[in-house]
Amino acid sequence: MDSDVTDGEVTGGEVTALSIGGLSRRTGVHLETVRYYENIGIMPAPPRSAAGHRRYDREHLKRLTFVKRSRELGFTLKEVRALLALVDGGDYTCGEVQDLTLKHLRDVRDKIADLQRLEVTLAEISDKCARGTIPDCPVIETLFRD
Amino acid sequence: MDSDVTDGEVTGGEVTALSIGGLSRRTGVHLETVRYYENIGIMPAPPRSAAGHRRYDREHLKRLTFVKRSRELGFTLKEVRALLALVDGGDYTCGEVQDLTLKHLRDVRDKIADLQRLEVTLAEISDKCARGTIPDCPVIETLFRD
DNA sequence: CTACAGCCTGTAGTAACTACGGGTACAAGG
DNA sequence: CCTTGTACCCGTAGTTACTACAGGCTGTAG
Repeated sequence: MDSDVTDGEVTGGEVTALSIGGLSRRTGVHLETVRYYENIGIMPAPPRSAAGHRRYDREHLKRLTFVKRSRELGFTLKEVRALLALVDGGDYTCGEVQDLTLKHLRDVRDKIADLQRLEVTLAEISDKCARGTIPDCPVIETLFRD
Repeated sequence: MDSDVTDGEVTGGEVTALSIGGLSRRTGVHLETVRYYENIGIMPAPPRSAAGHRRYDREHLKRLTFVKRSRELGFTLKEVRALLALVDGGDYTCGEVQDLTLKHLRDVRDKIADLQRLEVTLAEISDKCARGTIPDCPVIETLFRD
């Protein structure tokens, strides 16, 4: 049980090689998504076992975790690519990274503002509704009015 | 000028027939989108002119306006379809419509909450940044940490 | 008569995956 | 030794809601 070979783990929780399934389970990223990331160049093509199965190491694990966190923070794959390019280049500055983060923060705030306007409108038209059984509905009226 | 034939308008701003371009301009819905709505059954197939051009009337205009407003309020096309089905059936009750609206309102509120959590996290990690030119970046650290 | 706009159809591209179909590989149980 | 089951392989299609061509016809104004 502490040498889960199918996962590619070897000793004491220390990971030396991971199958795609093992990587998927450790990161919580769908197996198909890992392959997808490889196809579009977000993840590098890992070495293969004799049978052609993908073998991942700690670096892959770190990178995929990075991608997953970034996605959870709402960065698009394009933005993630930009962040990775900075990291891969190795000569990124903190300022460059913060620029991307702040731009994304502005996008998020804009979206929140949009949704809040929507929320108000939806609440308003819904409030007009007397919830009768008659087919006369203020919501529909609002949507249909010229 | 007050009989814009290419738009299919006839007299005094009163619309009797609209080309797809005229409908598009009046509603602000992209011409291709109008055709798309026809393909997927959101808009009915209108009659055609001798040359095969689509001819729309006031009912089409009203329906497309309805669809556009609903979309602007963030209803998905599936939800718009449900609203239209109620209207088309003719026997909808105000309660049914309000149910859809309130469900959508809940979705919007959930999304706002999600984005606000994101906003806080992004602001926090960005604030940690000293904006130096050194390649050591707290944002990247956060994204990479185990 | 010749531009040029407007319309026609159908298909492909966008974002970011997810799901599926059909096939191979390998370990454990009988 | 064989079977069963799981994990993996690849490539393609489906999802949402459009948008953007490509290639061709029509219709009108100058």
